[in-house]
Formats: sequence, structure tokens, C-alpha cells
Amino acid sequence: MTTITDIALALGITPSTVSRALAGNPRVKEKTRLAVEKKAAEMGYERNFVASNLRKGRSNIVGIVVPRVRREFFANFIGGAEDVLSSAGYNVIICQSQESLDSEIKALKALKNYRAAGVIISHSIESKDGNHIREIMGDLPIVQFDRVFPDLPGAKVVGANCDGAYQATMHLIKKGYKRIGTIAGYMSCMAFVERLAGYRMALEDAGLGFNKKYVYPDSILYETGKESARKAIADGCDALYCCGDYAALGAMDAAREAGLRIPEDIGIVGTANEFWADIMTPSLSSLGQHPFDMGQAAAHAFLDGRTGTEIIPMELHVRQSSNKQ
Amino acid sequence: MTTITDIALALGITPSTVSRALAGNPRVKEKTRLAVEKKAAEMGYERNFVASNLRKGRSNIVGIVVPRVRREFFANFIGGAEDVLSSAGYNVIICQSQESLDSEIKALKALKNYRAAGVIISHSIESKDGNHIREIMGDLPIVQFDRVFPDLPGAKVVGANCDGAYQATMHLIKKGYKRIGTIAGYMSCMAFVERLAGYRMALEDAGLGFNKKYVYPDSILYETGKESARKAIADGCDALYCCGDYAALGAMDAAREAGLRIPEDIGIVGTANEFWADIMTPSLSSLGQHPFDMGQAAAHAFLDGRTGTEIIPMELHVRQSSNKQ
DNA sequence: CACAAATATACAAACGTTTGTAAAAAACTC
DNA sequence: GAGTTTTTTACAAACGTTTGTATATTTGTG
Repeated sequence: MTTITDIALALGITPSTVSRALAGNPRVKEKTRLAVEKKAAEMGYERNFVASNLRKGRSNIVGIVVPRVRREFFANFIGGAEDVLSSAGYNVIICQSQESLDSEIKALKALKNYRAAGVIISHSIESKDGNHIREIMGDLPIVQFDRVFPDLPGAKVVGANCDGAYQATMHLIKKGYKRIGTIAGYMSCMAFVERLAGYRMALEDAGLGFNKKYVYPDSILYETGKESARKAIADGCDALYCCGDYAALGAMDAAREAGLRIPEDIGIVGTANEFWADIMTPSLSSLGQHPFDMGQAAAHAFLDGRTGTEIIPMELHVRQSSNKQ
Repeated sequence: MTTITDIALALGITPSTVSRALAGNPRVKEKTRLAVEKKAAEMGYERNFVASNLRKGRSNIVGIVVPRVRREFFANFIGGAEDVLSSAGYNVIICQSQESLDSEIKALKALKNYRAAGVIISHSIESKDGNHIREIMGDLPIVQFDRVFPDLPGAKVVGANCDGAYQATMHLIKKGYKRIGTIAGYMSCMAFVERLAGYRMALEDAGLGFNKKYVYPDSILYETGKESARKAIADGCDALYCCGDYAALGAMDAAREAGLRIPEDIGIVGTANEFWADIMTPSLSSLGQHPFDMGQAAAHAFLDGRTGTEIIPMELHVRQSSNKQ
């Protein structure tokens, strides 16, 4: 592999000049710079990032830490972020926390150790606050998205969760459902708290009143969603706003097992708008985010060193599961 | 951040001894080693990978390059590989080629530049051979999986594609379908070539004969699958073995648009066993791989420096879309 | 106890960059 | 053309580790 020393030797100049030339430093004469660039291309030079990072104390790596890469939402977010970051000359390391605090810490430490330029993160369910993030990353730029800790400084990109859940719940109300429960998420996550708030607000605005009894929290997976839906059905709910599509799927199965027709006897709306929501029978109404846009927004927030919170709208996709005539 | 020099200073020994002690080198006395370990823990030392990598000329990074992270198969593969690799002390960088040769080359170059210890790759559709991989990675260990170039040296982990497609096709034959076509993939990919071979073998073994006319290649997405299925239906096919679930989904829609009942008028089997295959109506029969196992196998192949090809069995999940009574 | 052998540690260079400071070269000024 | 400023390049140290070689220490032998 050719080094800047090789180039310097070939041109009879010093490595430092080569380094500056390649970095576009105005301290080197245009003529020299062009000669260096030509020689570098000729010799197939590629900057050794490891050496560069060591000397500079920071790298061109941006870490993206997500619970799970395979979820529609995170996969699309990553797509959006990667687009923007890689065209800005950054390399992206993707880490999965698998919803575990330990894995999250491990990933952050590895990123810190590689002197990442920054980290874009949506924390795991097990993370109750952002102290470990701040502690490990020090003063490195942190961009949070979707699941954010409000007290942690730095940029945040979130969906309009409160507004979206309001829309979803209001949609159920307008369809004539009377006892609307919610299969909620974890109250350690902002996003889920916001959704609950939107759900509550819609009920109150419609004069239906909010009843804590019809909130079934900690349910975002198929199994927990199904279990919670069973309780909701026993409690007499005739509609459910679910904080996740997998939980909504569980709820649909619970309804079917209870002999209820969807959407005639029970209406169901999910959240995330996974690919399969549209192709199942009955198709699942779902509150979709714009993960790709969120990824781009997060990347730009990092690049511009912006801070503050950016809110990306959410969109309700009405399908059969809530479309009572 | 504390360095080995700090530890050496604190203990009145030299950095080299600290380095060796932390690496478990037998050249340092047990007593010294313990003292170093204690001090290191006390001072919160963490090895600077960047410096270590620079000196050693290689890192503890393993790159995984896949077309798309969000596909069930790749996401699960990554899960399996990450498990094994991270408990062996490696860090995993995940790169997406987005099925584009350019992105694949870019990812490989970045990995090479970070002096990755090796790369685990399933190449993009646009890659017609493995020359660019070998050229960029030099003599670094390469483990290929699923889509492999047989002429590229190094370990390979593949599903039993030929055998699986044989099973799938034979299943359709046994169900009484007569004119069985295949929505095939790209002939630049081993996996798809193998599946076609299995399909052909089953037809020939059953005495139905192979007819090139009923092979509709280059169709792995919803749109291309649908388009190819339209042709197949016009050609009089009453069953389709599809090389991908998204293509199978397109085929189902094409069948419905043509007024055909599934599975009565046309039988459909997909490949990959995506999550949603089970929940749609009619549910989609699909030939599933064991991506998690494949990921573990690939990681072990890398760790053990093994070479040669490992074949992981595939499993047919029979569901409604092919279950003609 | 002297001497050799084995063990444990110190020294120093290297990995390939970047960057502050010094020196050289070029361009002005009077 | 000498002196001054500006531009351009060279020198050298540093980032934190690893590792071959040399030195110091300990252990063993007669």
C-alpha cells in the first residue's frame, strides 16, 4: 500500500507537504498540490484512516445504534442516514442493542474506542435514562431519534407521536367505537409516553373520558400484545390503538380467538406501518412514520452540529382492520 | 483517557511490559501481570484500538456486507454472526450494498482501509464476478454466504438451494399441479442457479420434463415477480415456484387480477420464509433457510480460518397457497 | 562463589498520519 | 539591492500501541 511518504519520495518533497496538499490546505502552492494529486492517483494512494484517526484523535466513523436492524422502521432510518452521511465522507457503523442495556453499553464503548465522530442512537428498552450514553461518549455529538431522553443534551429527531396517536384514536372514535383501549409500550420510552398522551387527549376531546383501566402497557411484541389484548377484550374494549404493529398482530389473533370479527366487533390500529400491514387479511390500519426522512434529518443534524428537537409528521393509513361501515 | 504509559508510570515499569502484561504474554511475571491488571482496572483503562490497529496493521473489525439489512434473511444472518464474533472479541461493521456494485466496492474499500480482520459477504446483484472483492481485500480472509462466487477462494456458507427447490417443486407436483413454472432470480447468483437446477431436476425426475419456456428469470422483487407471473399465467402455468417471497407476493396478486383462485387454480411457493408469509391470506408456502445458523457458521468459518463450502439445509413450510386438496 | 542458563524487564523503533514551528524561497517596498 | 513581508516548504514531534533486541535480574549448577 502506498503511503504519503512514498509520494513525497517520488516527488522529492516531504510527507507533510503531501499531507497538506491532499487535505487542500492553502499553505501549499497550487502547482504542488496538482502534482501531488496526480502522483497520488497514479500510485493508487488511499489515505490510511487508522493512522489518520490516531493522529487526529477522532475518526470519520459515525455509529448508529438501534435496538434491531430488521425492524422496518430502523432499517429505513438507517437507509436515510447512511445516504446523507456517506456522501459527506463519513463511514457508518451499525450496532444492534437487541433491546439490552449491556449490548448498548458495549456498542457505545466500541464506538468511543474507535474515536467515532458521533453517534446516532435510539436507545434500548432496558435503558432507563441516558446517563450511560453521556458518560461513555463524553462530549462527542449525540443525535437521538424516536426513543429519546429529553434531559440528554444534543439534537433529537422524533415522530409526531402525540399528534399521530391522537389522529389514530380520533379515527376509531369517528368510526363509532365506544370503548377504546390502548396496547401501550414502555413508559421508559418518550415515544410511547407521547403516544399514550395523544390517545388520552383524543378521548378527552371527544368527551369519552380517559380510563387508566384501558391502558395495557409494556406490550410491543406479538406475544405481549396478544396477552394484553385478551385482557382488553375481557374488559369489554371494542377497539384498540396499539403502539406497535407486532402487538397489533397479536391483538388481531386474540380477537379472532375470542370469536370477534375485525373490524365489525373490534377495531384495531397499529403503529409503524410495517410492510406486511398492507398484505394481510384483514389488512391492518397503521400509524406510519417517515423513517427515511427521519434518518436524513438526523444525519443533517449531526453534520450541521445542530441541536434541539425536530418533529417529523406521522401518517395514518386506514385499512380494513378499523374500517367499520 | 488513560494510556498504557500512564499505567507504566504509576507502577514504575515500562509501557512495553504493560502492553505485554495486558496481552497475557508469558514473558511477564504473574505478579507483575496481576499488578498491571489491577492498576488498569483502577484507572479505567481501555485499549485504544486505533493505535493498536495502526501498529498491528490489522484490526479486530469484521465487516459484513449484505445487499439490504432489512430483509429477514440478512437481518437474521447478521444476528447469528454478530453473536459469535462479538463473544470472540471482534467488532462488527455492517455495510449495505443496496444491490449496487459501486456501493459494494465503496464498502469493501472502507473496510480494507480500516484494516478489517476479514469480511463476510453476500454480493450484490450487480456483481458479476468476485474479482473486485479479491482485488480490494487482497489476502484478507473472505467468507461468502448465500450468493457466492465459486471461483473465489475462501470459506463459503450456502443453503441447500438445489435440494430445497427440488423439494418445493416436488411438493407442487405431488399436489397435482401439471404445468409448473418458476419465477427465477438472476443467473449471476449461484443461489438462484442452484434453485433453478433443483426445480429442473424435480420436473425431470417426475417425468414432467423441463421446458425453458416456463422459466421467468430476473424476478425477485414484487414488481418483476408480478410481471413475470402475468406472462406465466398467459402461458398456461397452473403453479409457480418463486425464488423469493416478494416475487411470490407479486405472483399472487397477478393471479388474483387474472381471476384465478389460490391454491385451487394456481399453486404458489416462495423462498425465504419472510415473517409475513405466515400471516397473509392465503398464507404463503415458502422455502425457508436457517439464516441465524448460517450466520453462526460463517462466523465460525472465519474464526477457525476454515475454507471450503458448508451447506445448511433448507425447509419447506407448506401453507395455504399451495395446499390444493 | 563464580559462571552459565533461564527468566523478566527495559529500550527503542515502528505503524502512517497530522500539525506547530522553523527555515527557505519568493515577492514587495523604499 | 538591502531589508521586510509573504508565501511555500522542510523539520520534527506526536498520537498509543506493539514487538525485536538488548540488558538486567533471578535461578540453577558444579
